[in-house]
Amino acid sequence: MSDSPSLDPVQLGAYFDLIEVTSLLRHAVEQQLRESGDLSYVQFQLLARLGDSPTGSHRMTDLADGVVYSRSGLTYQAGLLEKAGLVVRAPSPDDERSVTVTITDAGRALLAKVLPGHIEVVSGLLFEPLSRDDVKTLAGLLAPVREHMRSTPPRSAAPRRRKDGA
Amino acid sequence: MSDSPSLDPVQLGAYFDLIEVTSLLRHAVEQQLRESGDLSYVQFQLLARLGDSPTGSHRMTDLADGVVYSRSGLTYQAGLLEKAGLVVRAPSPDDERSVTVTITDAGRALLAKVLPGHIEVVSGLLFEPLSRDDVKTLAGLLAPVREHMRSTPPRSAAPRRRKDGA
DNA sequence: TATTGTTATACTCTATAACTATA
DNA sequence: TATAGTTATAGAGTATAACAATA
Repeated sequence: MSDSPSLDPVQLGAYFDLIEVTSLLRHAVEQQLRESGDLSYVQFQLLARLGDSPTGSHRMTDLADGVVYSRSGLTYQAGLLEKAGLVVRAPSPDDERSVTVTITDAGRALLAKVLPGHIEVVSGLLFEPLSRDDVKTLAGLLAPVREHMRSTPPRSAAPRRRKDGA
Repeated sequence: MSDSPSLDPVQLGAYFDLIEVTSLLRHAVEQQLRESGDLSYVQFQLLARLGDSPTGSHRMTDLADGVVYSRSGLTYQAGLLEKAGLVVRAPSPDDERSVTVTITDAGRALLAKVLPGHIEVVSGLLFEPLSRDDVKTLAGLLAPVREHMRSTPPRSAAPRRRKDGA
């Protein structure tokens, strides 16, 4: 019973706007990705992540780390991407338990095809009303929040109520 | 007419952080809502919206407006909420075509039960690393973006490219 | 034993189209 | 004809648990 938690109006407004903005943005982006490349947002994220890598590869576990999913969900998505010829899976050389996912040329090509429209949507929807300084400020605010969330263990979703004792 | 669209590093960082932050936040919030009230986020949003209304009611169409969904999706969710006794549906008095959704006492009770934990998660995850001024700044940045998105027609998701017709 | 990944399965959610009824 | 909502249905996505293989 420490703090009767509540949000002041400013916090509430920021929270609601954050949810609405990203919800609308995500919706628009998903539509664009689906139309221009038949990709879901998650699939795009996975491809983009692989494309960013110098080797074009990542282990399954590393991929999962960024996209929050369950392992089975990642396996499902990786399976779809592989079936579409956009990635290849192979056992990792150093650790036989691991699977290394690698983006194919077709994957890179699709990424390149989809990216301009993606950027266009983000640019036109998210950044249009923001000045360069605004964006800098926004980035400066979000970065520490991201760090905080990353370092906060997921079970803290229900911090005061542990189920397994404690 | 392509303006060879691209995002500068600052924009890219802001965009990625925005996606990651809200993704993590949403995940945490959904978990809390599910555990404490067996509600999905959408259902919570609908309940909260009804709870905020002075009458405790909204027409289906008005509800849909805020939650972006297809009408059938809203019907589905409203059906679930009604089956759980959290809302009631009745034909609107003034327009026989419309349906008025009203939150029940049980709905309000559930809302009250779930809200503290919800706020706790948002507070601890999103606002913890932000000062009061930071939040004010964030709200000030997001509000115009929200307005811009609201006023931008959805089909603009792919503005320059009609179909896939290159 | 712990970790990595897959499979099977069940469930939730969303979208499309056809349909009813009111305006 | 246009609007409000429902239904049927199909598909995508996600999570859990059991499983196999390697460390």
